[in-house]
Amino acid sequence: MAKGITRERIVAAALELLNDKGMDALTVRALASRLGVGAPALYWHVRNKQELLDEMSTFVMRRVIHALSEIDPGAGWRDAMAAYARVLRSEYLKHRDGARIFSGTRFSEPEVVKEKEPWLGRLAAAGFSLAEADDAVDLITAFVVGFVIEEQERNRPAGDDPDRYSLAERDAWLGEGADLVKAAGHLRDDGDRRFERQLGVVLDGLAARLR
Amino acid sequence: MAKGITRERIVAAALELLNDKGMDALTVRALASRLGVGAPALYWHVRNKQELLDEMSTFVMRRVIHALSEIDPGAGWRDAMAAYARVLRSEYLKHRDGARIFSGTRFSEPEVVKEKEPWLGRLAAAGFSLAEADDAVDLITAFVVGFVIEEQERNRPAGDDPDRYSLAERDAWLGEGADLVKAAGHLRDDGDRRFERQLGVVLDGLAARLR
DNA sequence: CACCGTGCCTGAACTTTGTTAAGCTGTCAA
DNA sequence: TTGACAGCTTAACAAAGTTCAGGCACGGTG
Repeated sequence: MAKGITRERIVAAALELLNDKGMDALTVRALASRLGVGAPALYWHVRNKQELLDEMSTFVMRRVIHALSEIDPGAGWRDAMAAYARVLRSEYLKHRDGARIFSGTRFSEPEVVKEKEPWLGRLAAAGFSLAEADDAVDLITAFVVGFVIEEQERNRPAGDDPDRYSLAERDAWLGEGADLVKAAGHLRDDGDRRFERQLGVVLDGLAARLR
Repeated sequence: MAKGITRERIVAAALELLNDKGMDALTVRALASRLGVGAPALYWHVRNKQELLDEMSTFVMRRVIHALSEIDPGAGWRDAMAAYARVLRSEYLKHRDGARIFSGTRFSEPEVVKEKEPWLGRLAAAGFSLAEADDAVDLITAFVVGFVIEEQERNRPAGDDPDRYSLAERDAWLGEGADLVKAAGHLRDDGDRRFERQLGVVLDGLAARLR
């Protein structure tokens, strides 16, 4: 492993390690060893582990912001909000437990918070009141966070989880009754489609505010 | 502290400790000391700390289930779903970082999963397809989880967070431009009202599926 | 009554983790 | 050459989860 540690390389390696081994294995020593240095070396570049975690969050959210900047400025409010939701989900999905770990990141720089401006503008231009627009952005965010947390929880390499078994096994596990729950289990399709459908519902709800 | 530790008393004390001092302070030794015993004593009742955390999750979700059972069985789908959302939020709010910690709990008992049945039934009776009903429950859940995570994150006793300052300070911190962001900040009201409004949007979106 | 097993807890100790202190090594400027 | 600083090392500590052997009290059994 090439020497010459930087803050950026540390963060990148930490995100790799998180994906490889999970949150519990993201230890200072393991991270240092992956970078070919001793554990205390990291403390030259980072104050403590919490700052490292914050830096990781910031990195992820910066990518979100960047991806958002590439969305067509001329898009209508509905397409724009859908694009925002997809970007957020896709960036969370890139990291193990990404939604749980990186959601609710507090931003320390004004420029990041200001990114909200064009979105509010778009919604206002479409006829939403400012309060409604603010609600809309928060609502989409909340939906994505909640959706992906559930999604990533479900895809975990878990132990005795009935969801991971076959449908027949799940039905047996459920026992008598609960016919609708069983049938719903059989109907359940992949995450992308479920996401799009539920996102559509939320957007419809927002659209209803326009009249 | 009266002796005679039980699994239930341990879980109760753990939830108290979580609220008092936060997740980081929820240590095996601190918990044991609060119960008037030595740390290893807990290992007689609980396999390890992870099992303790799981037990706490289960306890919280059991309370949710119980509160749900008291919802009027004759309620229409919209009132019923709203009640579900409010119960879930209210139970999460009872515990510090409740949404982040207790969301996505995996249930090991079929009876708990079967609780979904009457909800699917209500939605189906109202005219939703089974797939739509399943989506609806998941969507409401995701929304509440995401909303409360944000809500509890924001109410944290934090350090240099601009949201906690006055609006004037926040405006100054934001600097030039971002007029809509500033104005939205001034419009922002309390969590209960924001929750009800955004919940209404989601329910409207679901209602749109009925025609 | 003595015995003994079993349930529940203590005391000491081990391991892993975050973190700090002190010191080595190179590079570059004066 | 000398010194200062950046960037790392090794050694070490405290706190955390966890284990293990033992002890104390209780109940039932002979």
